[in-house]
Amino acid sequence: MSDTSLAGDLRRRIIAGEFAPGERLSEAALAARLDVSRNTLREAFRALAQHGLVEHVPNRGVSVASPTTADVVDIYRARRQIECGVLRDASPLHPGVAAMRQEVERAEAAVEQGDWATVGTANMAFHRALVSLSDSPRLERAHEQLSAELRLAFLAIADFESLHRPFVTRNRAVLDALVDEGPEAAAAELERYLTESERRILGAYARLGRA
Amino acid sequence: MSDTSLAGDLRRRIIAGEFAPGERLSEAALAARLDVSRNTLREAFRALAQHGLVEHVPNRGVSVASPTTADVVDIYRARRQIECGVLRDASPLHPGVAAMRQEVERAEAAVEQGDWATVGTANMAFHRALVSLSDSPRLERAHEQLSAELRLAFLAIADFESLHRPFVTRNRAVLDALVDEGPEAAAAELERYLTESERRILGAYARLGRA
DNA sequence: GGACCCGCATTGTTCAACAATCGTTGCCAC
DNA sequence: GTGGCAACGATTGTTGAACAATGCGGGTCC
Repeated sequence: MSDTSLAGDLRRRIIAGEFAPGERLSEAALAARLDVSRNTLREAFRALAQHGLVEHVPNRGVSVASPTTADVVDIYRARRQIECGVLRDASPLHPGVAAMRQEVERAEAAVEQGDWATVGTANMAFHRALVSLSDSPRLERAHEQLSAELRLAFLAIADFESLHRPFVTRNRAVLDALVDEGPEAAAAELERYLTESERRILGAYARLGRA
Repeated sequence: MSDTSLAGDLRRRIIAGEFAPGERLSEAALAARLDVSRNTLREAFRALAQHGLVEHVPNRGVSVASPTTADVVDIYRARRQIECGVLRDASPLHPGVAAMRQEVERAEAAVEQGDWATVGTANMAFHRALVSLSDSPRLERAHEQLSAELRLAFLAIADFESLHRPFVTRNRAVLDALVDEGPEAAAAELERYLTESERRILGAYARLGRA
């Protein structure tokens, strides 16, 4: 997915929460830890910075991105635009619908076992599959970037259960609406989903006393 | 706009057509020409690659991107999704509308003087201003990437007059529709614009016998 | 307490070298 | 002539060390 395996590796580590959002990433220290040269690491940083996963301030190094409330609001505005738009133009017969169903079922199974991390990744995979209905690599790429940033917000909040559990049934509702009632109804359902999800994150941010 | 000034510099050079689309960019040669180190240049390459401006194939270096017909189709699909969606939600009272009008007038003035390069940049600036109506940095960023790639398609075709002249009046029509008839009518007008523009590029590609 | 200055740590950039990989060229057998 | 095969050359990938440039914090002086 990423050019250098190093960038992909770092990306995975960040998304996995190995580095806290906002944490400063020292070139020398990280290069030593990953056993790569500083120059190679800097190349990877440039790639990640364009993804919005790390923030790069000239002469002050890079930190793991830490979305502010303004960022969250913007991410959801963009998500609404992309996901709802895609869904409105989507066909219920698109092969990607099977992938959506698969992720919903994976999430439902994970809920049974209280595995909230898996619930979260399945939820996000559901929306990735949703965007894949557009058959547009560029829309998928844009959405992928939004998801990565959003994941950092989830990490900052850490309460996976309250962030992800309520949305399994909502994802199921979107899927059912698409199959049974058509794209327009599904888009409306999705819009409700996104509004609710955004509200919940902002609420958690407020409780954390966060910018 | 870009982190390192070098990446921005390269970006400007590529967009200005200093390097032909598809041209291979040798690290050693370009580093010498720009009077920077190979390492620094490689960092800039990584940033540009994520923008879609250059293509990076491991062990085979980077080339200036050269959109295929499939790319053009995808770019327009994404543009339609983003631009039309933004316009539908836009208010005619948004300050960005003034910027749109300014660009339309700049394009109209350039048409008078036969300055097709300026017509082209004004047309693209019009659409950037249009997306700015969303007040969403992330949507603007995504759109900016699409524009940069599209510009490479324009460069490959080179016939600026036939690519840009017909669309000045269409941009004007979109603006007028937004102000006089509201967002929905403007979005419909914009959709016609995009369809026509896409058709014209694909036609030119076909005449060039291009992939 | 506030402004100024200096030193320290980190980033930015360069250079030279070597390993890894790709494409090509020339050779040989068939 | 054609098809594979091996060595070569060129380019990219990565490293390590060095030095310049910048930002930050501590200390001093008023």
